[in-house]
This record gives sequence, structure tokens and C-alpha cells, in this order.
Amino acid sequence: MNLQEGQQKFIETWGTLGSNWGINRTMAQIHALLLISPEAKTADEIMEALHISRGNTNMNVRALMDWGLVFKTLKTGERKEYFYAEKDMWKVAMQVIKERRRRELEPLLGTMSSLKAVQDESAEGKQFASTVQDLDQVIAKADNTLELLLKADENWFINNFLKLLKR
Amino acid sequence: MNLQEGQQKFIETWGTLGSNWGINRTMAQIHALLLISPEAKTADEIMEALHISRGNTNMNVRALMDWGLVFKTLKTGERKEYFYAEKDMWKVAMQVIKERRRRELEPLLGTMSSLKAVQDESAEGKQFASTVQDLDQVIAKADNTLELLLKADENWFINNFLKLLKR
DNA sequence: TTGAAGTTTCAAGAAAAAATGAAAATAAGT
DNA sequence: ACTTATTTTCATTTTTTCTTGAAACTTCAA
Repeated sequence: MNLQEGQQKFIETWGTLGSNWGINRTMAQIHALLLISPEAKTADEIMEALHISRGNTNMNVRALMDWGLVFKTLKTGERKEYFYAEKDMWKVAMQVIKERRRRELEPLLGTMSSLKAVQDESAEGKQFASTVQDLDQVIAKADNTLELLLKADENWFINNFLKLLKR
Repeated sequence: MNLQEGQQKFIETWGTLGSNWGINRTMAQIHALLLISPEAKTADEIMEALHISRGNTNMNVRALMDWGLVFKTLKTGERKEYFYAEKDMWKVAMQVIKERRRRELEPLLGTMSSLKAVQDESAEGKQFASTVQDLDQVIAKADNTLELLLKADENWFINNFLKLLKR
């Protein structure tokens, strides 16, 4: 497999993975493209590389920036915006966990808490209460575990950073 | 909120959550329905509760069985099949992790390994190799961690089971 | 063997999600 | 203020995914 085929396969694989996990295929493909680009790319370069429209490119690049996975940079003397991805895959994983936790787990805990208020003594009511309670606990546990993971990672980062300063 | 509203909200929430994570909304809703049902339900009951067709019901119930989240049971003297869900949400979580690991992480490791074979000394080639290598490591790490988690959980289960036998 | 009850399949239709592209908005230089 | 380069928006179109429903299939009992 040569480089070009490899790049193609990488972009395709990342796109498929994304769509299996509820992430727009194109968004994941743009991410993949930027992950393997040594240099930041313009919207035009992305459009050309992936054969997608300007509007699509713009929407998905912005979504990637919202996720904290892609950043914008300006080159002196040029008006175009350049985009590049965070390349450290560990940081990427942590960022995705952080965002999904914020966007989904936390709202879910809110919903569970409102469902815990339902009072009903029928068999259905009892099963409902029990399922909600159990689920709430599992979600809370997952939430705490992920928070710990993220904090540990931040500390690790800060610690390394401090070490660098102290040299 | 009364029981019926709560049930409705639960089913809807679980469905939305599913679709955010790449799982068919209806499949998630059937799962939710069975999670809060004290008794196993027939295809007809599911159809009626969720206003969906027989074909749709059948497809998604089978998918849930493939995921190991729902089981079939027969009542003596009846020809209809009854379906019920695993209710222990911790087990549900472990089962989902197990299946997604098997269906996605493992194939992904295969792809990464084939991409690691790409050799190219250009700047693009170097960035490609570096990204693939880094990603491969992160995925392998996640895979191992999840395997540990699942094994720990199985042991916990086996241990509890043995304790019960020894009483 | 036949028929009734129940389940499964799958082509076609419907719904949902994503992409396009042109117009509007913004920003930067003169 | 005006012109031009660039980005953003969004109504419309396209693509993808999901659902339907009827026919085929299976199972069981008489």
C-alpha cells in the first residue's frame, strides 16, 4: 500500500467509525484529513481533497472547532484561514470524552433525576422506579469515573508542564 | 409526572441517546420498553406500545438479541414468543462495552496494523506514520483497559456466584 | 396433509440526515 | 466609501437510513 492509498483508507476508516458513533461521516473525514496533514489546510484544500462543497466544509470545520479538535490559524500576509488538528491522539481521546460527557451524560443525569420523582405502587411503577434508580447509579458511576480520568490526565499534563518550567 | 408520562419520557430519552451513539432509535426504544416492563412482552404488545410495524419490531428485537440485551422466552401452552430485557444496568453496560469492543475496536486494530505498513519518507509520509502509530497505541490501550474491566467484572460475577454455591 | 398462528424477509416507500450552491454577510485593503 | 476576497447561512436537493406491509416461510396441532 502506498502513501496515497493509505491516506485514503485512513480517511475512509475514520469516517466510518465516526458514523457508527453518531458523528457525521464528513466531519470525521475532515478530522482524519487534518490529522495526517503536516501543515494546516485552507477550506479550499479540504474541499478539493474530499470532494465536498464549500458549505459542507465550513459547517463541519466549525463543528470540529466546537469539539475542540481543530483550530484556526492565520498566516501573515494571507487573508485565508488555515485549519489544523490536535495531533496527540491521547489528547484527542480525552477531549472527545470530555465533550460527550458534558453534552450527553450530564443532561442524562438531569433526566434521571426528574424520573426518580415518579411515584407509583403498581407492578409497572415498581419496575420503573427500580430501573430508573439502577440506571441512575450506573450513569453516575460512569460520570465520576470519567471525571477522575480527565482530572488525572490534566494533572499529568500540568505536572509535565511544571517539570519543563523547573528545568 | 405520573407513571405513564415517566415511561414515555424514559423511552424517548433512551431512544435519543441511542441515536446519538449510532444506534437505531427504535431499537433503543424497544430496549427501553422492555427494561421498564415487569413482564416479558410479545411482538404484538411492542408494536402496540410503540406504534411500529411488525417487520420493524421483528428486526429490532432480533438485533437486541444479537447484542445480548434481550432474550426470548416461551410460555407453556402458548405459541407466541415473549421478550424480556436484562434488567441489571451494570450488566447492560458491560454487555454493550463487550459488543462494541468486539465489533469495532478489534477491526480497527486490524486496519491500523495494515496502515502501519505504509512506508514513505516525505513530510506527508512522516506525519501519516506518526499519526497512525500514535492512534494505534491509544486504541490498543483502550482495548486493553476495556478487556481488564470486563474480566474484572466477570470475576466479580463468578466470585459472587461461587459464594452463593458455598453457602 | 392441511390449515391456522406466528415469524421472517425484503422490495418499495417514507423519513431523517447530510450536502449543495448561490446569495448574504463579513472583513480587509485601497 | 468602495471593491474584492473570504466566510457563513440556509432553502433546496440528494443521499442515507429506517419503516412498512404483504408474501413467504415456519411451526404446531388436528
